[in-house]
Amino acid sequence: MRKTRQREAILAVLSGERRPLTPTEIVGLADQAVPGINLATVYRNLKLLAETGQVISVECFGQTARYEVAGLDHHHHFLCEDCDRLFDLPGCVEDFESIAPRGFEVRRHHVQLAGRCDECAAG
Amino acid sequence: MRKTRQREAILAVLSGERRPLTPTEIVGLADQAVPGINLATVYRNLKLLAETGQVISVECFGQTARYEVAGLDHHHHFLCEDCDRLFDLPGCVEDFESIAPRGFEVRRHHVQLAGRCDECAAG
DNA sequence: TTAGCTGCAAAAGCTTTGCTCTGTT
DNA sequence: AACAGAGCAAAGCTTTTGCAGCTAA
Repeated sequence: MRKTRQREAILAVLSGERRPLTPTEIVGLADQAVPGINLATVYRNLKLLAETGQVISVECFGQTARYEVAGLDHHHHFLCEDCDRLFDLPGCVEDFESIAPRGFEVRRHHVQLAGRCDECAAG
Repeated sequence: MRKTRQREAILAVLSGERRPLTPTEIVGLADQAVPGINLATVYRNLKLLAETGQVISVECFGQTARYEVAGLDHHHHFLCEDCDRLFDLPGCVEDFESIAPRGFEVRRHHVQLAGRCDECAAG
């Protein structure tokens, strides 16, 4: 895996922002560092970086997948329905297994809150 | 809103199955009652039925939206990673608001468990 | 009769892929 | 010099839309 300006820019953008970003958001932000960076390049890199464990793909309810840097503690997300930004939430509620029927094997859980972020609520 | 064979079939399929279905699953099942039913018709009807509150759109993490009949109690879903079916879960864990940062307005929450359903786990 | 609805086909939006050229190593 | 990777354009999918004919009311 080579070190390219495009890949560096993508990682820099993901590290710089504190929230999961869509490929389109990423290409817009990375374009400042690497003018003309291509959306296909971003998709290919995100896939590769996800496979090598450097970024995490964040699936959203009813929305395009977003990506964030790997290595964060277990956490969930908050979608602002006004500005459409996705935020990290610090903790986790537990005891999800308890609501699964007998015989079901729970391997993973996804939680997403939605509403208005502090900025939009204040505005 | 007229009563058409196609619309009846879609509602019948949704009532008959006990889990949220994708438009493609629906067109496959409804085709038995209305041969040749078109996918666009299914999409249009689902949209209309959702707007009039007769069906509920179920957003899934990283998957196509599915639909289920309206009027069910508040509940969440379980995705089987083996057979790719989505199941209803009876209850709900509460206290999601507690993990949102100060200033964030929580309006909705989504929970989805994933793993193996009882049939796949037994098989 | 007539306005809503269906089917078909084309369009639209997001993601992936083929190909050629570039640039890292 | 090799070959991973970038850019571009085309292809694939899912979902939406335009249109002409059909059909419930």
